[in-house]
Amino acid sequence: MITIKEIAKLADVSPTTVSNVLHGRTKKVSPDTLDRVRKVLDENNYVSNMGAEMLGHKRSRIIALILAYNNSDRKNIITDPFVASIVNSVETAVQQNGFFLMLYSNPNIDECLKMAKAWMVDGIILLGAKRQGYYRLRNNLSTPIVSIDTYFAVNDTNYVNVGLDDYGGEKAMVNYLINEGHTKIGFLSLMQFERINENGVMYVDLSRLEGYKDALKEAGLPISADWYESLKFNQTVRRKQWHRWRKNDFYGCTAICFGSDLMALEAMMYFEDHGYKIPDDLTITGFDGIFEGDIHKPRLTTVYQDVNERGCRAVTEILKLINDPDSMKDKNRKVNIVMPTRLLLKETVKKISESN
Amino acid sequence: MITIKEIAKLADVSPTTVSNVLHGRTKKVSPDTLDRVRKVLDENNYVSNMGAEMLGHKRSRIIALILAYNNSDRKNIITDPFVASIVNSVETAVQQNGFFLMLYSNPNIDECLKMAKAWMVDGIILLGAKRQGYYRLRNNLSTPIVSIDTYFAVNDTNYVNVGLDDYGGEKAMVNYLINEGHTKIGFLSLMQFERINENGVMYVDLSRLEGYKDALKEAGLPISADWYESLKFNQTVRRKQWHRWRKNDFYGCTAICFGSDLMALEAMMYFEDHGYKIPDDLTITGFDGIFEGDIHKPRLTTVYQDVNERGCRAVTEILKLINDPDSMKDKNRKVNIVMPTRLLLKETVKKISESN
DNA sequence: TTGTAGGCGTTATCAT
DNA sequence: ATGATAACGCCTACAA
Repeated sequence: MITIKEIAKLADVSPTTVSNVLHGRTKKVSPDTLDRVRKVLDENNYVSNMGAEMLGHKRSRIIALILAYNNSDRKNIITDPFVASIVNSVETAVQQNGFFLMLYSNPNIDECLKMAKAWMVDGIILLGAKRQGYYRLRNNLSTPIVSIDTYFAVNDTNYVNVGLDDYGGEKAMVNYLINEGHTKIGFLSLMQFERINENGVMYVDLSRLEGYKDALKEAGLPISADWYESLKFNQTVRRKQWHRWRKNDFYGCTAICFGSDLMALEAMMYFEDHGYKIPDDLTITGFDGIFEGDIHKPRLTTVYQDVNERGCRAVTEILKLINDPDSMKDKNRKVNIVMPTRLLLKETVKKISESN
Repeated sequence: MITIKEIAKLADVSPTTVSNVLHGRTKKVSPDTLDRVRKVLDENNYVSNMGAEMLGHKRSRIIALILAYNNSDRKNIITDPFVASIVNSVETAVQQNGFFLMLYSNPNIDECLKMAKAWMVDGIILLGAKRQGYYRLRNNLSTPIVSIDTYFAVNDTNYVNVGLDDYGGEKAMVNYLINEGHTKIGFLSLMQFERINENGVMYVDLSRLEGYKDALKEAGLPISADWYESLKFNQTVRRKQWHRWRKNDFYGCTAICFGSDLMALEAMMYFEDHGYKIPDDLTITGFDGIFEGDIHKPRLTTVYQDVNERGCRAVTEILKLINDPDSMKDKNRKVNIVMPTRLLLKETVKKISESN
């Protein structure tokens, strides 16, 4: 709580000199003054008051990690392994770069806006927002914003997003299943496909669905409309979906791909509870590669993404923007980073012999 | 970015009046001025500059959630389901009460100190710290601090901790196993017991160990020194521990209790990989009640704690301290909240008939 | 090399 | 009921 003024008095110099010492402008200070001031600073554990710095600089050294997930969809969003992992890696990277992390979970973008203004945050990492949300922030703020997993329209510009090869990942998985002899394959995912495709924009789960469809198409295999479906966010309602699939013998599918590991695991538990053996009776795959997939026996075959690296990358990108203010001026710029996925082959896929 | 001064000009009043309106001091403002100012504030989306507020008030409305876990022990600590759950509930409660959350993970207490000073945080919720760490913060800061899961010495005062009935929870579990016919029971936990008991202070896992021991003692059952052991933090090293237990037929144990669900699940996977059937060949129990226990088949029987409620309680306690500055003055005060646990009986415990 | 002064946005005190 | 002013802590010109 000691101030520069007090330090100055103790060291018998002016506040300016202390400030110069603090900022390493050693050429402006005589060697012995330097030593004296440094000693006093040290002895008194001087820490700069960030409030005052904010006022002076109009910046805060705060990076906000905003979780804008729709509340009704995702309560306790931070307990989601994917989100927790992002929070973890972002926190680490932010701190390593000398910034502070403000964590703010709110689906109301206007509230997020207020928070960002009030704290003059230097950058925003935005998770769980749609492009409309991104632009609402973008248009009301001069702060750099990097989104994770937001899908933009083809003609959108003026954004930075750290995305994932959702399409390619799922396609690779389905290709793999086809290679293993599966021809009737289902796809189940959390997102509500029907209300998703307004103005031609993709979304994470929709993109995975497209990968699934294209893999089958390109292999010349037919797809039944029964085979892909959006899962409900309410677990109780989902149980009815699992039930229906079971009662209908999985609509003839020998394999079901899930849009996320959590859904795959939940379904797997349900089917096993009802006497099915995985993968003997049904092949199941997930998406994400969270460690929970390795807790189940058999271990979940899945599409892996390096969440840690994505969080780090988001921070890297935000720092670039912060350090190069000009980058914010070009309204035609768009940076869409597509991180790779890879198949994680474990124990939930059955190889079907040709004779079947 | 609009300031009080600008608002004042637009509304044709003085900054003081605007400030009065903002703070609901309606009695000091005439009704029509009130309306006019409110309208201007609204139209311009006025947001208070927190930096300036910090300077004025000497408070920030920031609550820091500090994760002081030893780095070598716990990398990626936020991905731990328990920690993620605390972060989630604390973030929610902090925001609901009009505060902001700064998330800061650093085992170096002096760095935490700096951060708290720089931001003039109004309160600190401290996770993963030992009592020494707590007091180091406490003695260098006038800020309220509430710890979660820190164990204090009997004579310690001047602290607020949101603890858990670790002892009673594990004891209840072992009693339950005894009731189910088990007499030879093991206990494995992450903490390193040997370096834990300096100056007579308990720790989370040690306390669970004590519960285990006392349950057996009180039932008149013997305990072999082979039966309880601390697990290593390195997973590769732990595999050797699982291996040894397996090779030694679990030292005769029919049941093993684990100090955490994660360890129980990891061990269970290992043993199952080597052909053991749970619970037929071995009974296993965990501690915490994280959802991951329900992902494994058989589902993990465990000691449940309501992590969400603990996070909320920590925030409640910190708010009490913030709102009642006098509470910080009584150096003899100590508040040690012990949250209850309850057994979550699932599928990993085998009932042993009398005839065995 | 060192010191002084004014500004950042808000609040609280004291006048009017 | 409303307004002027100083203070909070730091920074950057500018002055000495």
